[in-house]
Amino acid sequence: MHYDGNATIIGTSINPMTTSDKPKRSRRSSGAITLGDVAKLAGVAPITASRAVNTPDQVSPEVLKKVQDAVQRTGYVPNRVAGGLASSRSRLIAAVVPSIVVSVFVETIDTLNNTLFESGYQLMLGQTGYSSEREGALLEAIIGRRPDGIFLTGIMQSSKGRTRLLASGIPVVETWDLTPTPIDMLIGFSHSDIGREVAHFLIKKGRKNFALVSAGDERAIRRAHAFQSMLMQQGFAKVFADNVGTSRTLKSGREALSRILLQAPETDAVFCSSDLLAMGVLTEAKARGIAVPQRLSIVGFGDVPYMADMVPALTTVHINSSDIGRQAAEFLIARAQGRTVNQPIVDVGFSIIERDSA
Amino acid sequence: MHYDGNATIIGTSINPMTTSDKPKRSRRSSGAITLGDVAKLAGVAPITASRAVNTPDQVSPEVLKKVQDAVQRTGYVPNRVAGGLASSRSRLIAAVVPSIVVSVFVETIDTLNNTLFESGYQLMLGQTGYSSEREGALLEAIIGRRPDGIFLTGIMQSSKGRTRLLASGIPVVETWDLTPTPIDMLIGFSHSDIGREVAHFLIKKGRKNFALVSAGDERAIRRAHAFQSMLMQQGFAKVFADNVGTSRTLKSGREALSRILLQAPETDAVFCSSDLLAMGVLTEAKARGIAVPQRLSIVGFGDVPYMADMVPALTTVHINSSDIGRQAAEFLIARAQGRTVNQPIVDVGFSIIERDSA
DNA sequence: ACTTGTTATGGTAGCGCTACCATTCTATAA
DNA sequence: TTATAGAATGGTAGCGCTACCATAACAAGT
Repeated sequence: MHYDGNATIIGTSINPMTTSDKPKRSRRSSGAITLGDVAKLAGVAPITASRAVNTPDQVSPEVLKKVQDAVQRTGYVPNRVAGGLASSRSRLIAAVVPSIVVSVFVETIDTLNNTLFESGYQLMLGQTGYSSEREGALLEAIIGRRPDGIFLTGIMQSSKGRTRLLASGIPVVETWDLTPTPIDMLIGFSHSDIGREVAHFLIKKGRKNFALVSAGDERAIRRAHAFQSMLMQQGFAKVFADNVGTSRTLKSGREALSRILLQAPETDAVFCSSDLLAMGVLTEAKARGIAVPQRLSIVGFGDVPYMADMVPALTTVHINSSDIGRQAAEFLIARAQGRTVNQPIVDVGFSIIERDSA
Repeated sequence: MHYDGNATIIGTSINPMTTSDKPKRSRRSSGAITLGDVAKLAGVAPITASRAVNTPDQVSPEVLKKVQDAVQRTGYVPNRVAGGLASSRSRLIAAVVPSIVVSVFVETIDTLNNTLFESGYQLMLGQTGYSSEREGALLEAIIGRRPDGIFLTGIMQSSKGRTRLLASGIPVVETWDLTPTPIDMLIGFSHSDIGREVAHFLIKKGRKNFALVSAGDERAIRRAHAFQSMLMQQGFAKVFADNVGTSRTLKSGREALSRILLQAPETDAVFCSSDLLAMGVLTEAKARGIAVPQRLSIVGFGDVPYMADMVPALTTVHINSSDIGRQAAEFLIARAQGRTVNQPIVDVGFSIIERDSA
């Protein structure tokens, strides 16, 4: 078979609009350079051009050079949509996050994205906004794109969602939590353990009257419950719990402390469901001249980078967010490449970083 | 033409593995439910099923019901990869960000993503990590996915990048900056104006000795230059410029102030290239007992949400980040749908929010 | 009656790529 | 020599969907 190998092809058959072999039904055909164009220019078959581009060591050096020249000259960019359809590997990974505005997730996503990119995968971002109603539409959108893997922040609670994910056959990593029945893979830590450990930590510090400042999300509630029941069990007075709802701002932390001081003035320790809330509590305490940690202990959650350099530095629960992102990426890539993951359930643990606020 | 309309199809021809009409070359065929399967179950042609799914008002109520039933029963999820290839509309928008860890961009991305999602578009995230070398690979990955639009944080500086984007024919929005020669659309503000306005603001406050704490990125440098030349022009002493390089942490802000106090102790005003740096400067000032704003004025940049509630509340430059994200989404959607954008270059401006630190 | 338009549906032919198999050519073993 | 393996290349047939056109059935206008 003869492949026309001279450069004059550009301008004749490269552009489908000026081609001579009349197509019966013209289709928009996007007009872009295709692998076929590159192959013609290089004087090889399309499939050979494909190999030169994707698996260069499967072709001879001369062919490789010819194809690379042709790619160079045409500015060809492979159409991964078509490739994905043909190979049923999209090289896309979808990530579901409640919200990227919540800084505690940002580091995970950042590392996930970077690790994926290094292996040639792209990240698709989906935000649920903590709304389960939106979750359905999001799942539909994600599964419809046939990603090679799905990253979930938290575990999929709704059984409908679990079923759909399972049915899709797409590898899934759930994160930021622990459950005995994950959909597939899991990288997380125990929120109950955190609640208990923080309680224990504050008891050891000699605190007597405890309060909680929590956002309304499921995981925060689980930490709070464990915190409370540990303290009850140890015979302490009822924990004053202040729920700030969906707002996770510094301001709501300040307001929360105001309420606590009003309704439970004897409080000498506060466990917050996020660092930002803790920062708010800290700010309000300072504004009121309350000595931290002498008069009031404050513990945060998340260990957002700058907490270490505040005055006083915040005592908080540290999660290795980067690690979660990296491991999740590695798991998903492994599965996308057909390898099996031996230890698909990982407890990354946590640590209480003792600084100056408690 | 007869379409086999009874339910026993499931298990016979739905699953290609158990089908009786021997395919000469078996292909993996993913095994998933396709539009064809749904069509057979519903007793209609594939194209009719497609219409029932995508443009329901183009089919009769009975057909619609039959198809919806079939979709329900099979759990069919349309393959958007195939659809995208056929229609050359991927319903994907790519966003290029230096880093999502930098909180000032997060709000824009958040709003962009939410606005896109409401119109059925999905966001693909790419991070350059402020590295222009990585930018090339990222552009290749993005263009290869044939997104319906590209969102850029900042303007595309490299002419190679500009050429590739232009050649791709994909709608592009550049943001967070102003240039007379955008690739396509532009939503931003003038960094030089900000530098000048902040200088002016601090002069009016009666400050005499100025310092800069800046990260090394191009836009921060532009603000810094304008700040400096405005002050020079007004006859003030040379501005002490402290460059913190790529680190944008609270800690580097603290360290920067330490250096400033050592090398330019008479400094009474600091303009920082980000709120986090400003927070660091503020923290260090408090730790040293320096009165803010009496002895030292501090101005940040970005107006990250919680800056208003710190003590003292940070005076900073506010950018309407959400607005940038929303408008960008609207522009890109409009273009993706073939509409034209009348005012494709928008200056969203900025404002100096005067609070307690200056 | 006949044209014309409208609505609902179907057939066909790709979109641009890769999986799978076939073929050719050369190098090595028997 | 012939068998046999291996490396390089090509042909073909889809992946699952939609654009485009064709057709059929019927309503309404002249």
